[in-house]
Amino acid sequence: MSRITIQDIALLAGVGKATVSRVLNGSGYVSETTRAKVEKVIRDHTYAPSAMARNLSKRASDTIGMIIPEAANPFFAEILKGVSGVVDGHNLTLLFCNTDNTMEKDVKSLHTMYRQHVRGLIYTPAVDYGSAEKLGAVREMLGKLRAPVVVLDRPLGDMDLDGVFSDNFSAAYAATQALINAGHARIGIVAGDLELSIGRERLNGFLEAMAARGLDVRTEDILKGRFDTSTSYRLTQQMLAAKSCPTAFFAANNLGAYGFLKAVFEKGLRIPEDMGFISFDRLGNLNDLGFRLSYADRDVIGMGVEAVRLLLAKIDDPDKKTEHMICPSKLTLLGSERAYVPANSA
Amino acid sequence: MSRITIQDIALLAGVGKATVSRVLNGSGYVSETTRAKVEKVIRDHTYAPSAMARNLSKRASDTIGMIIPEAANPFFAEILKGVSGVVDGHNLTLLFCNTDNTMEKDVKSLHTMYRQHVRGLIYTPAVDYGSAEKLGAVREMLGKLRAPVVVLDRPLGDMDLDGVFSDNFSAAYAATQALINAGHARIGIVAGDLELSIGRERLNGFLEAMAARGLDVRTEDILKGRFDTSTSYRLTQQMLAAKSCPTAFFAANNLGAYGFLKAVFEKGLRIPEDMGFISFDRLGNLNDLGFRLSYADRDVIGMGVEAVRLLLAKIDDPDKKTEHMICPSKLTLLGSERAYVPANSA
DNA sequence: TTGTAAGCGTTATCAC
DNA sequence: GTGATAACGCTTACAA
Repeated sequence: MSRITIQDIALLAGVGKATVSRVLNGSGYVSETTRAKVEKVIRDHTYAPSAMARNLSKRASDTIGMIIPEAANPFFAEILKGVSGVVDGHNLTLLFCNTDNTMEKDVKSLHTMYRQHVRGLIYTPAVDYGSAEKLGAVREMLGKLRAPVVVLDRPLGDMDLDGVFSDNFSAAYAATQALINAGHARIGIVAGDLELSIGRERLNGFLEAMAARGLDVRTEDILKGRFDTSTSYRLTQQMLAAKSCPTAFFAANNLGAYGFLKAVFEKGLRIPEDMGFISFDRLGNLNDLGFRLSYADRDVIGMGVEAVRLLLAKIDDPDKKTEHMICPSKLTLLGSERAYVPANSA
Repeated sequence: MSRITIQDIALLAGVGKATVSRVLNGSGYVSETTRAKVEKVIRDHTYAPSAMARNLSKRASDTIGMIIPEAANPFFAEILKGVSGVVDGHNLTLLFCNTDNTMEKDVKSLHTMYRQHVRGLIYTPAVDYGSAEKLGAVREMLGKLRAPVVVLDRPLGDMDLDGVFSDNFSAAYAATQALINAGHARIGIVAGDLELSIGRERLNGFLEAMAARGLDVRTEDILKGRFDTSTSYRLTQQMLAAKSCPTAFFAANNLGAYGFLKAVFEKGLRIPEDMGFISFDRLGNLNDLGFRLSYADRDVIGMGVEAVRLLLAKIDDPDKKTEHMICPSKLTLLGSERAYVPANSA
């Protein structure tokens, strides 16, 4: 006893399968009486047309692809929530791939999306391809897709694609400025992966904010992390072991900030009494727990939602000109930026 | 210029499409020379067969479905990571649905999975259907699927399905026991949603551990939360406002624990000096930040991995008898369980 | 208003 | 070894 098909429904209802199809799709003419008859049979058997067959026939799938680099990162988990909500609000289906930040899985995922004929793709590249050799492969797959692509969070070379990004530079700039305004003069940064443009943009925002106020940044005060917790932790430990160190830090992302704070707290230092601090992105639960950690953050779920919107609009109208949305970050100062050093007071 | 098909490849290689298909699938005989020829054409054009057509033809998709209730919950984000890794390690594809803990979306997701012909499904029910009317609909959809289903984390009625669960009862029991051993006598619980069996099991573990030591539990010391942060926060605030309250609490899940801690810290109480504490599941970053919060936790990513394993095994051998994996929790005591009250010392 | 029939891009069963 | 050809379950002209 195999799966029930449109043919079965047609037989049961005593009509042709074209008619059933018309009822299913609300297309073409069909009399009220036959429509009712067919609908009853469909309901009685909880029949649902095979997406495989339907898509093949229509030469267009009802699937949206999503490729993200770190499924377990709270940032991407929220993005996923946003994307998923809109996608199935439109009776589309979501194909999910996690690339663990590796180029191989990234390219492989793109192949998967191609095989599956996704109708559109939301894509956060695992790495910054720059002009890397592999960029060719990515460009080719993306081209073959023949489906709209929205790049999310991390830009992809020079391709003319829709995108949703953050104002990394200005958020970092504003955060740094806040630290300076609070009275800090020697400030460090827990930088993220500088191979990624978002990492470089945040570093640049920091550097320029410092330069704008005539403040020097020592090389050793730039902790070159990788957007993860453990690297930042290690680097921070080393930094704290040095004879002297900054009186405040800007952490360029959530995970990196956790590593930094761990090392700081382990050392017995307090924030902000011993160390000023602002992070990029809100440190989820910490601020719920009575910490007063300042941060610059963006509407993450909203970024996901916006990405799908852009995608659906492009699917709707393939000639729509490409858009780049830059989600603004908002600086929230809760006190952790304060300076207690005997410096030029505010 | 449309998408390149097996037909095109056949023409280009000067062979029939059956031959190309054989090369593609490594099935049947095909001479070394033609194989080489065909493979070259395939490579030159980075051809990949259409999953839609292939699945339709084989009457079996290469898609695994996954339905989870809270995409943004770190617990499920990790599960997803585990599942996703194994799934695409097997060249399968992952169809993702988030149900936001609502029954409607849950049932709707099941329909989606059916339409998409998923080869197998990993399913965390949004609600405890119990004997609810809707259980019929779920049972029916699951039956129609004709694909193996692995239930994850939350059991589903009496259906004979593979499952991966946690030892909720004994983890709660052990955690409570630890609190008692540390010298606490009046202990409360931040319970989760008692409509969910995992919520009830954890509460029961707590209650029995108390009973086993002859300790009473006052009704008002059972905070009936909903596994979320805000409800627990509110309930804890109310509780702390009362004339007297427990000297220690067991929090039945991660989100609920955050709400509890927030209220406790806001009140200016310290852990463990003023309040003993153990949670179910590790409070991610907190313990990385110098907190010493005791917890009972499980290998979450491992649960996801195990679920796919079970699923693939069943897909491989549909007659395999159903298995229920119970992932053991490990109790880790870091000091937050200690009692400072002038009670019967350990 | 409805049914017939020709695809959609594969796989699989045949003959050759 | 290989190539026609009939499915697979649907949609969509085109007839009727």
